[in-house]
Amino acid sequence: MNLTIGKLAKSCNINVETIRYYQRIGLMRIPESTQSYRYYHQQDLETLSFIQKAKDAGLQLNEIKELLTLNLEDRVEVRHVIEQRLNKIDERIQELQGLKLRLSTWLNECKTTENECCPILMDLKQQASTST
Amino acid sequence: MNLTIGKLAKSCNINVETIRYYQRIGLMRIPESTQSYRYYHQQDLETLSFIQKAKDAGLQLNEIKELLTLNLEDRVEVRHVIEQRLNKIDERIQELQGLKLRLSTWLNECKTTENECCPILMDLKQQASTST
DNA sequence: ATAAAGTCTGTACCTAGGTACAGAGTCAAG
DNA sequence: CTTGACTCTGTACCTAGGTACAGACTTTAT
Repeated sequence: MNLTIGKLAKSCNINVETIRYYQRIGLMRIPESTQSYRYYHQQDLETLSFIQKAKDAGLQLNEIKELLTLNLEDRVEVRHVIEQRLNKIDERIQELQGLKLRLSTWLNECKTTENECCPILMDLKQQASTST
Repeated sequence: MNLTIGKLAKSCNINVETIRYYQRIGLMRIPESTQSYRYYHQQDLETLSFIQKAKDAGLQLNEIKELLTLNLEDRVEVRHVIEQRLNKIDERIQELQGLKLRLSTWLNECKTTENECCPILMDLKQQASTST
């Protein structure tokens, strides 16, 4: 297999510029070449496919970079990367659920109040210190 | 009340540069002045406080900008802004829970398999098309 | 042999929400 | 009246993950 960057991109359904970006950040190798065009092989296709799957699973590029350095026996390290991401995701879900609660409480207040004025804006406009 | 930007910033516990940024994006007015320093009043303090509370509730700056143009009677419009944000938050929570499920399934597989090799990496390295 | 299509290099731009800093001018305290 | 602290303007930089494009060069198809 001998692909130019455009063919590699097409075969993974990805933008050429994205591949170059991955190379810039050290996620993919830049194949050496004696000619002026570079040629990509099975190995590069595998790396790119790895990256796409991992991204799809919600991993970030720096985490994927770490995974790419690990071997099939490094199970603890692999799990560590995944666990870290899982923790971050959990934290974020917690945060978002907090926000959700606040906003939906506001909405309910607004729907049930008998006041003419929007209680949400009232709340936001309320000054903590009303001294001039 | 007559505050320079530094005093305004301090009184809201915010960075001067952040206020300037809010001015740049049209979230806060730039008070006109005949002198070369600008002076801020109660109104500006209220706006800044509004922004901070709304940000705290998870609203984004463009949404806050919209809210700032609304009046206490515009209840439908206010609710609309909040509902939109709530929808976005819900979508994001769904996405994150999907990722969470995928990653924790992987982790469980890895912890329970009898295989020597890391099933996570096996999965990621698996080629869809293995033809050379 | 030539034109079209592709590649390489370098750089700028995008979102969102800021942060930082240089250089010039201004204000206030001692 | 000087000095230090502050302000104003403009611009660059940061994260994360790309996208886009110009200009020079190469390869391929006809």
